[in-house]
Amino acid sequence: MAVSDAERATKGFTMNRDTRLSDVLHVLLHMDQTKELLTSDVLSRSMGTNPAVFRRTMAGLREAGLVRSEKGHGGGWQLARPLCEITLLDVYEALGRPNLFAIGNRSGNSGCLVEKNVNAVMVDTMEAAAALFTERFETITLDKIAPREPVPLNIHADR
Amino acid sequence: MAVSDAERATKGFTMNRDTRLSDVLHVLLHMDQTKELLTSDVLSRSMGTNPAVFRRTMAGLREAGLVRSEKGHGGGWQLARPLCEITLLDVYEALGRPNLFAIGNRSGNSGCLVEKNVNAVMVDTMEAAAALFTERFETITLDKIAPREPVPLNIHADR
DNA sequence: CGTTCATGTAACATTTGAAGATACTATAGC
DNA sequence: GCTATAGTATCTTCAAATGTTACATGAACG
Repeated sequence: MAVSDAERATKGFTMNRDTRLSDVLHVLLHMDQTKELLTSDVLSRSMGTNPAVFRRTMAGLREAGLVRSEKGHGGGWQLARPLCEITLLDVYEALGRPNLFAIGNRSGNSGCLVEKNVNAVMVDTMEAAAALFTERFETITLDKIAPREPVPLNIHADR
Repeated sequence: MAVSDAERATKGFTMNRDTRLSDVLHVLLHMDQTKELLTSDVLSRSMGTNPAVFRRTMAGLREAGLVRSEKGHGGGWQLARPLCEITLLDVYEALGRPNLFAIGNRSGNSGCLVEKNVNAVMVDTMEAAAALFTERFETITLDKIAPREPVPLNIHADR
């Protein structure tokens, strides 16, 4: 459906955000609450998505050695390290360092001096902000955001 | 067209970024280089888009009093203030404070304690980064990124 | 064994919001 | 009145993420 200019002006419009980092953190903290293997089916529902998307998302974490998965009957997922040895940065990188920003420069490369100056300011600012993300992510280990008490796995309704 | 998982893993994929801030800065700096009115047609091509999109984008700047536009024969656009009296923040706000981040939390609100903790970390970090953007944008006036020398308006080819 | 349950992943479909395009109105100068 | 311009509503297109389906592989269990 089209969106009128009037609506554009007033509403913020939800914006499609990449929620993988948030989603994955959620799941990792739940995985910490048991020794047992948890299936993609269960974990994906707790993440509000489906098993295939879940596995796709977690593939990088497996490769990075943050989690283990086992095939076959009785298989599933478990943490490969204690939470205190996993930083947010580890997770972010395991996801392939997804793009942080919704803004940027138009790729067009005219050689125009004005464009160069503008791009430089934008890039500088975005790099500073990216550094801030990295610094924060680096210092936060997952045990710091884990709840003290057991938390039930929230299985979203079937779709 | 579909994108294979293999491609997903390797390529970064250009990412649809909102380039309006960058685009608008570019145009404003060019507008500073003449006293004359410049048409949407010319300016939009220098921005690499079309007149309707240009006007849509600039509407906020007009309302914010950063630029003036005149209708009718001989009409067009001009700056309403000197560059030294326009900050990047003014422009950013005139555009409606477009969303800065490509990442975020899934909106689902389960009341899950794990989710709350994760969301809090993400929100804190994003707020800190947003503050960094605001601080930078606030201190940079457009004259600081204007070139010393005249720069020709780069008119992109017709499409 | 072969059946079942799980992951791994390729290939396809859907969705969504931005960006682009079109068409029209209003207005100002000639 | 004619032409050139902005203003804007509405429709169309596009691209990338996400979701879905299908099937191959592998491990346990009878």
